[in-house]
Amino acid sequence: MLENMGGLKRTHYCGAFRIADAGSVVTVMGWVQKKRNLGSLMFIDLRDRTGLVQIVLDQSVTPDLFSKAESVRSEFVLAVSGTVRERQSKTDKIATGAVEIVADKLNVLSESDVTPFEIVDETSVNENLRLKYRYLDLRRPTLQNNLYTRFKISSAARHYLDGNGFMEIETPMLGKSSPEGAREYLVPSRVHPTCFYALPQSPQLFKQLLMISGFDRYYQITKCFRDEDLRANRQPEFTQIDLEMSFVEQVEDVLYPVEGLIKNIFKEAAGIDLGAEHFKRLSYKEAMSRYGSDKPDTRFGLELCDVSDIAKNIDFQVFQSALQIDGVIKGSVRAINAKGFASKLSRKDIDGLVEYVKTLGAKGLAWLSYPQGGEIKGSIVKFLTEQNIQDIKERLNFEEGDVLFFAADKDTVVYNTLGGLRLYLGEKYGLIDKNSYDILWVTEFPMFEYSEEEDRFVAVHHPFTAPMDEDLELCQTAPQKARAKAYDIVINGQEAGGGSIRIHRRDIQQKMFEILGFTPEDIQNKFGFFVDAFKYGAPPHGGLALGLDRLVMLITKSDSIKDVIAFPKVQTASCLMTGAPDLVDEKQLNELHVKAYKN
RNA sequence: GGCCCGGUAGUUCAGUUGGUUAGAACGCCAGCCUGUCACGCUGGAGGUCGACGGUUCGAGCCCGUUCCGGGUCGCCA
Repeated sequence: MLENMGGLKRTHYCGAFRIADAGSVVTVMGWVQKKRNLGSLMFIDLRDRTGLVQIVLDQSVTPDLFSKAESVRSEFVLAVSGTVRERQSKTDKIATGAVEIVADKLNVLSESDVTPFEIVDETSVNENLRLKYRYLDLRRPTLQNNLYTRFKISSAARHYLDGNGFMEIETPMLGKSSPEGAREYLVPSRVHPTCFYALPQSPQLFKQLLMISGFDRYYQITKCFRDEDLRANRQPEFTQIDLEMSFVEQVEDVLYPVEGLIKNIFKEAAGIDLGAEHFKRLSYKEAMSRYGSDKPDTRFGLELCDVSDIAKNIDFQVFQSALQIDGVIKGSVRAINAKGFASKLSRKDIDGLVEYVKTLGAKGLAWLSYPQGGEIKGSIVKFLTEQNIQDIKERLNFEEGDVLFFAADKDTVVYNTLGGLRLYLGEKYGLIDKNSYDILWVTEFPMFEYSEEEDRFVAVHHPFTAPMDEDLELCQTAPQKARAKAYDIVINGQEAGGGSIRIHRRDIQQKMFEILGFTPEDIQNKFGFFVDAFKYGAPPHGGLALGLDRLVMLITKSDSIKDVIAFPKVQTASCLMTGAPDLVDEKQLNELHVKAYKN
C-alpha cells in the first residue's frame, strides 16, 4: 500500500544516531536494507547515504503498524517516525548499533520489485549486471563513498584555486577539429551541411587564448573526450582539473602552485598531510634510465642499471648486435638485480617472465641466478668469462640469493621491457606498500620524437610547448636531443597530470612548426585563429591539467576508473544502462546531412 | 587492429572421459516464530547452460562462427 509523506519531514539521516540520541523523537527516510520478522517482533534496517539504522516494531504495542510493515520488502522506500532508544542487545557491526528507533509512524513511500542483485557493500556480482542497473549499484556504500570522495576532491581543488586568485571560466564543448594527437569525437552540424564540430580533447587552445585575454589565472573542472581504446584507468570522457597561469616563465612557477593544490586536495579530501618526501623531481632521462618509464612507481627498488660497457666484452651475439651495427652504437644492454629472488623464482617462473616480456616487445630476456650456497646459472652463463662475472658482480651488487635479468635492444625496447618487468615483479611479489603514496615530478621531457609512421618529428607534448632555454639551439641542430619545459605529475606510477610552459614568442613558435614539418597552409588551416592571437600581446604563460578521475582512484584505492564515475562506459565505449551509442532515426540523420553507413 | 581471459537458476558458483530427470548456497514465494542483526525452522517455485552452426547414437562439456563483457599491446599531441 503506497502512501505519501503525510506531512512527515525528515529530521535526521539514518547513520548518525548514537547513544546520546536516546529519547529523541525523530523522522528518517530511506530504503529497506533488510527486514527480520520474528513473528510478532520485527526489525527493519533502513538505509540512506549516511548508513543504516534499525527500526523496531512490536505487534503487541503497535498492531496496525506491524501488519502494514509485514508487506515491506528490501529496497522499499519508507518514512519512519519514532523514538530513539538504547538497544537491549547492541551490535558494533553498524555505527548506530547501540540504538534503534521504535516506530510509531511508518509510511511506504515507494515499493520495489526484487532487485536483480542484492544491494550489499561486498559484492561479487558481474560488472555487466551492475552497470546495466547502475542506479542500484550506486546504492552500495563503496560507490556512495567513492562519489563523495570525488566531490570532496573537486571541492578541495576549488577551495585552493579560488583562494589563490584563479578564476573558473567555461570553454566550449563544440569546437573545431584539430586532428593532432588523440582521435576526436565529431558532431555533425545541421546548419552547415558536411561540417563537423569536435568535442574537446582538452581545453588547451582556449585556455591559452584566455591568457592572451588577460585572465591571468584560469581554472576549469571540465570534461574532455578522446575516442581511443579504453583501459582500466581510461574512459572516453573524463574530467580534468585544468589550469593556466600568465607571467610564468620557468617550470617552478607552475610546479609550486600545483604542489599547493595537490597538498590541499589530499588534506581536505583524504585527511593526509603530504610531507617533504613528496614532489621530488626526476628528469625524464633519469626516470627512464633508473625505472624504464616516464611514470615510474618509486615505491620499490629493482632499478635498472646500464651494463652496456660490460656487455661489450661478453661474447654473446644478442648483446653484440644490440650494441652496434657496423660499429655504430645502436642500443644498450641493461639489467635489473632482483635481490633475494633466487629462492622465489623457479625455473618455470623465470620462463614465464621471459614469455611475459615478449608481450612488451622484447625478443627475449637473459638471466642469471645465484642461489644461496650454489653456483651461478642461467641462460647466458656459458658466454661469461671470469672477468665478465667479476664485472657484473661489482656493477650490480650481484650476491648469493639474487637473480639478474638482462635486456638488450634499442633503448626504447630495453626500457619498455625492464620497466614492465620491474612493475610485474613489484606487483606480483608484494614489493609495493599499497598504503603509501609517492608523488613526484618528471621534468625535462624531450621536445620531439621521431615518428617512423609519419617520417617526421612530432611533438612529445604538443606543438605549443616551450623548449628549455639552453636547448633552443638544439631544436634546430639536433631536435631529438632538445628538452621541453614540460612536466608530468606522477602518483604511485600513474600519470596524474601534465603540462608545460607554452611558447609565447611568434618567432619561436614559427620555428617549432617548421621543425614539425607544418607548411604555412597547414598552420593556417589547423591553428590560424590561434597563431593570429599571438600577434596581439601574448603574456608568458604555462599550466597543467590533473586527471580528476585518476586522483579519485588513487585516494579511494579503486582498481577501476569505473568505480569513481557515476555513469561510466565499458571497454567498447558503450553505456550498458542507456544503450548509448545507438542507431538514430533516418529523419535525424537527414537533418544532419549524414548517411548511415555499414559494411 | 593483435594477444589473453570469462559467459550454467534472480545472484555467486559446482558440474567427472561426452551418457538417465543439470546441482548447492544466498535470494524469492508460503507457513510458523518476541530481541534479531548472515535471525531461525518447515515447505515450495525457479534453467533457451550467451546465440547460431557442426561433430556424435548422445553436447553444458569437443570444433567453428558470432554476440556481450574484462585485462593488455598498439593507440592515448
